[in-house]
Amino acid sequence: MIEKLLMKLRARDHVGPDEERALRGAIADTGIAPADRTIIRAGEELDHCVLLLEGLLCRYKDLRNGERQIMELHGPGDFADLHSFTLKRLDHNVMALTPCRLAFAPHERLEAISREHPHLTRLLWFSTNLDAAIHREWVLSLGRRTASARIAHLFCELHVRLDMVGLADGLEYRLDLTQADLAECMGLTSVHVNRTLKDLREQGLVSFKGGTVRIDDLSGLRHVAEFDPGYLYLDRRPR
Amino acid sequence: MIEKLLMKLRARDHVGPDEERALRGAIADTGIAPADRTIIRAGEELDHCVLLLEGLLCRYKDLRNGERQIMELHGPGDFADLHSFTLKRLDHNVMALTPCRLAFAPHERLEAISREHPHLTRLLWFSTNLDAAIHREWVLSLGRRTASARIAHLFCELHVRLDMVGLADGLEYRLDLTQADLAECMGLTSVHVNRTLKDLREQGLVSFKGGTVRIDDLSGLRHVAEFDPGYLYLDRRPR
DNA sequence: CGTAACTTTGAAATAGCTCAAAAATTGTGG
DNA sequence: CCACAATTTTTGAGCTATTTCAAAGTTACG
Repeated sequence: MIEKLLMKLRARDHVGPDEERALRGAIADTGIAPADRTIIRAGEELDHCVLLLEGLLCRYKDLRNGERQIMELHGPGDFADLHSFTLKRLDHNVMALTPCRLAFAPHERLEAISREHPHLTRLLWFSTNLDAAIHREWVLSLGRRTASARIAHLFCELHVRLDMVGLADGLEYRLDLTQADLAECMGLTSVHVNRTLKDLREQGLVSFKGGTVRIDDLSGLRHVAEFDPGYLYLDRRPR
Repeated sequence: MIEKLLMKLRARDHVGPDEERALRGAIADTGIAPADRTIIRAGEELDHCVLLLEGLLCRYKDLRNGERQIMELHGPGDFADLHSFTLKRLDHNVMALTPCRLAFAPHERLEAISREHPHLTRLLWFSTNLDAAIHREWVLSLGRRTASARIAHLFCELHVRLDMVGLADGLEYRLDLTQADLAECMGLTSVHVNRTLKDLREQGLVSFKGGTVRIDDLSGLRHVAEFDPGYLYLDRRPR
């Protein structure tokens, strides 16, 4: 069940059998969420974390006028809100973008881990720091990259993140988003996303059609995006 | 020396005398940095964390064309890179914006804390999650807020963050930045920052002059910014 | 197989950018 | 404490990336 989570952790550090057991033991329950369901609302008191097993989910905030900004996308093996363990409530909402399978880890069990497994605790801490690194890269995208670089960068990021849990087929991967969702990720209009996708396609870099991304020129795409995977901390190193 | 750090932690949770002692013991050394010095470069191997004692410092990344995006501002009592404890290298640079006094906490001492003080560890973990929450709010600003709302929001954020360590004098605080620095925070041009500041001033909301921010209409400013301090997790609650 | 959701395109509007130069402020050496 | 050099702020004028509004295609699916 937590296989994809383990794949992600093990891409970064060693996870011992006792630690694996502790992690499995942290899951109390599982559940599902239909597409478009907001599963966690900003501000509500939380006593468990949500691990995504299957599907696509996002963190977002809305503005008064109804405009929405997505701050991160999550795929299988990601915690939707591991940070709620220390924060106890979120500053943002979490929504299923596709039908999702979820697992729940009560905070009390994570607290037991934090008492008994310092190394595993640091690894979980690392995971939340990785989310922050992704946020920073998005800050750079939204602040300084052009529309095409932003979208190119997002496609590069997701390619790496999905590939590491076996969800990319070479240069192609499933990404069940609408162009409007993409717009909400990248601080753009869906109209402009549409035109920008056309650009990227005509330049022979990527195409996004029917919910799948096909990268036609990986190094070209990475170049326009100025994509450097360093911020995803993929090299395994002792921590 | 770590008084301001303690103020910040205690605004969120109880810190016991043993924990305070452990924290003081984590500091091995202190140092200074002149204005405009990059003190940590992306990618370099790190074996200690930097706590800011005095001054102003930022996290930033550059693009190929030389454009820069600042991702967070830090004041006294903030760790510049507590996340380097789990990440071991940073995905961004850290630069002193004014002359700074710094304290250094070797990772090995933090690791000892993570073995011996689970509650304090969770509190440090919390601090890095708070940085992520600030990143998310910036993602929202850069993605969806107008120039004036962005700048208004930044001034609101800094007002709260500086006030909690006694660095605000009512509605006024020192902020030793140029308009160009502000532009690099908010994904704008310094020219546009200049015009936007004029707007905000003429609307009677804030003025920024000679490195000090004076808020003339706090609720008005918060309204245009859609500022809700929830993301700063200021309410003290057991964790 | 009809209807809702999504994508695509066009045309006009605008927020924010660029380039350029003047005015104000700040810091520094003498 | 002055003078001048450097930095920062301010303003103008034209430009462009992205938005807005609107409508026509296309796709998916109940």
